[in-house]
Amino acid sequence: MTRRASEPVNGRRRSTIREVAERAGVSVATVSRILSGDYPASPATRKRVMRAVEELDYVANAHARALAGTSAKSIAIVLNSVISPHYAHVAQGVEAQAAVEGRLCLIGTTGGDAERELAMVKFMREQHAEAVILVGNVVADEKYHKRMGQYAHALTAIGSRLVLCGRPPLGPDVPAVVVEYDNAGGAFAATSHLLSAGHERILCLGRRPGYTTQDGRVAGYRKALAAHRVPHDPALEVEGTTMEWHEGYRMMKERLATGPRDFTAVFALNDLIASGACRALTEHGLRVPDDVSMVGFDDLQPSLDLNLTTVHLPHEEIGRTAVRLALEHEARGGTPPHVVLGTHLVIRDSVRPRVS
Amino acid sequence: MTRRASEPVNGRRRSTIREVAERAGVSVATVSRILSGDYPASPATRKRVMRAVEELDYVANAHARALAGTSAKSIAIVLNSVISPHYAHVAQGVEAQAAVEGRLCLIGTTGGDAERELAMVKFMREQHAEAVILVGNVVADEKYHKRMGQYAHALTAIGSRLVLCGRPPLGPDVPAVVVEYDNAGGAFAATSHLLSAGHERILCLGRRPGYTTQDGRVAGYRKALAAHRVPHDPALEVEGTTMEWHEGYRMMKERLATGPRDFTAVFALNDLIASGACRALTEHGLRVPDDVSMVGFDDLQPSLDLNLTTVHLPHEEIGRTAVRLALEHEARGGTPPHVVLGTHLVIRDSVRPRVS
DNA sequence: ATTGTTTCAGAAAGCGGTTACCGAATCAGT
DNA sequence: ACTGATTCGGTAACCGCTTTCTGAAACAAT
Repeated sequence: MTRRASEPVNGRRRSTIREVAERAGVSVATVSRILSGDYPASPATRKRVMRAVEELDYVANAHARALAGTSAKSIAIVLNSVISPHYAHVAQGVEAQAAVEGRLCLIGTTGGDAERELAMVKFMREQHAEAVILVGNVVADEKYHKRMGQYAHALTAIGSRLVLCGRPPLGPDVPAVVVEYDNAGGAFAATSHLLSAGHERILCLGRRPGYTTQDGRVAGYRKALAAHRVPHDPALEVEGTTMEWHEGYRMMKERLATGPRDFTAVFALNDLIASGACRALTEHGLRVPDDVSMVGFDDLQPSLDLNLTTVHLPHEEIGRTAVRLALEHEARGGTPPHVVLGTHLVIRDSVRPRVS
Repeated sequence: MTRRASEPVNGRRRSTIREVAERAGVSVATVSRILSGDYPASPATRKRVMRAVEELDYVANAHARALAGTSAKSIAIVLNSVISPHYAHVAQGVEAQAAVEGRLCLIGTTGGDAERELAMVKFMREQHAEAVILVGNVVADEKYHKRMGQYAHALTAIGSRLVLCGRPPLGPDVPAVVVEYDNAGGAFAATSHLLSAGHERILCLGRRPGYTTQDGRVAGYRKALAAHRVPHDPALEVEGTTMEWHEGYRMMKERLATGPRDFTAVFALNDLIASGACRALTEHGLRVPDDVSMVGFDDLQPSLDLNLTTVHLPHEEIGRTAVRLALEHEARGGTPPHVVLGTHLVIRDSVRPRVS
């Protein structure tokens, strides 16, 4: 039978190991052995092979190599988007740890779409990723849970791992490593900090119900109020649609325009919202922290720019831990670990004692 | 001969197409055809195959598929780090356009190390990436240039493309698509804006000599001074070691402590430096923009947080353009295109007319 | 009933590597 | 000089999939 050329690229075909062998006057086995690792070849042979490789500009075909049995292991990371700083930092952590462990890193984004996330996991599975790390929340329905559960089992069956970062487990019988961080604790600390400064009317800004991350933060907020015996007023919990700057701006703008201005402090569910809210306040002639105290969440760029007291998240450590646990667990087997990383308050200068 | 199992994973082996075929009672050819695309199989056969796939939880081996001839094309992006917002946005653009073109996206980071960059390009070549997109500056020596030039030629030979984003061409005879953006023009606009507001003593903050990106910005700054017939004072050009917030803070702190406070405006070479400088100014009791005017560069988060006038860079468009040009050029051949994308000033509220 | 078309499915040849197995040549030991 | 241990390098069997070529049914047409 006649086969088409390996790939109908417009240029030349890439050279193969057979061509190298021919040019060097040795067998393919010798070339393969010399190229991969330390094989006791005679210096003359080695030189000839290397020269042939050089001249033909030979590069091994990673697919063939993988198929034949030895390929660089890779770990996959699937996230919402790379432009979100939190995800980017997690990705950075994954990359760093993957490099330490001698693994390569595949990355894919979903845009927050559950369907695309499933597709990415399937793809990463085809790519033989040793671990598939899912980062961040998605809005998930029944079918999604079922499919993802299947994937988790399937990955486990072939010795890979599914890792969930910053999201709750899929279920008690779904084998997945889980790396969470303490949203509730962070929110508790943030809110307590405001309460200790004498603030009682604290606006909680930006919750989107159904997102576990934010649910945790709101829960911490409420718990802190309860602990300080401050009545919880649902009217102080403002719901948003996204977690972005403009939404923070919009929410605060609207609140100042229509709602009562009866709050003295703001707990924003992330730094972007905090920053947007700050701008809205400024435009209203209210200064932070002189007139209104503000606490953010995430400890990312906005809190640095605005000198905001905020909740520090171990972004990179989440990624590093995910890789470490996945690889450890792969080696050991057993019940997948579930860790919750700590968060802590970073005090800068956006909170003042309430003047009464 | 006896072969080891495909992979000695601790779990089961992953099932192969042969097992599916056996279970479904058909040949591997039939399974392959049914799974990939529209093959006129009888409904009964199709059903049997699908059931077998389901039951065995079969997932095709991407490597084998690639080796046999049909694989999803992928484009590779190699950058300094994903936590740098500029790079992240470029990566986002690449991803977006790659998705549009039906390509997958491989990503690798270098940490700014030229050696690692070379290694990544080699790796991506092994992975059969259709295009390898290099983003951002590296400090490069002779050898680096030589090697990278070879890679460019090698990639071209097999119908792939090397793409350089935000960095100058490697040389006149090195085939690489180049997507730059107008650093000098942006800096010219930014500086002119300050000059028009009456500022003449403009601090230029954060240059690292040898980095082409920043050289371009400094050139624009000087050109604007010349155009306005304002004498250029080298003492106003402050050199830094990194392009980060802390360095901006440090530089301004130092300047205020030791240098003459004879400037009325600052042109920061990026937003992070601008933000750090703002903080230092604030700590010195100087307000932006009331006491000192400030212009940044990049139009990223810090300028949003601080309401900074800044130079907008088409971050995502750089990425999209890179992919588009690489693919177009691949189809057409010929001399690789070299485009320079425009930048423009975004006027917010960090510049005030000089009070004299 | 026989022949000409379709339709559907199988056999087998690769894709480009790796590596188990084996043979030839080189070296040392007596 | 002859044998046994090394050293080097070749032969060929896979890895798991795609696809060409080919053939057997199934159907329509004469």
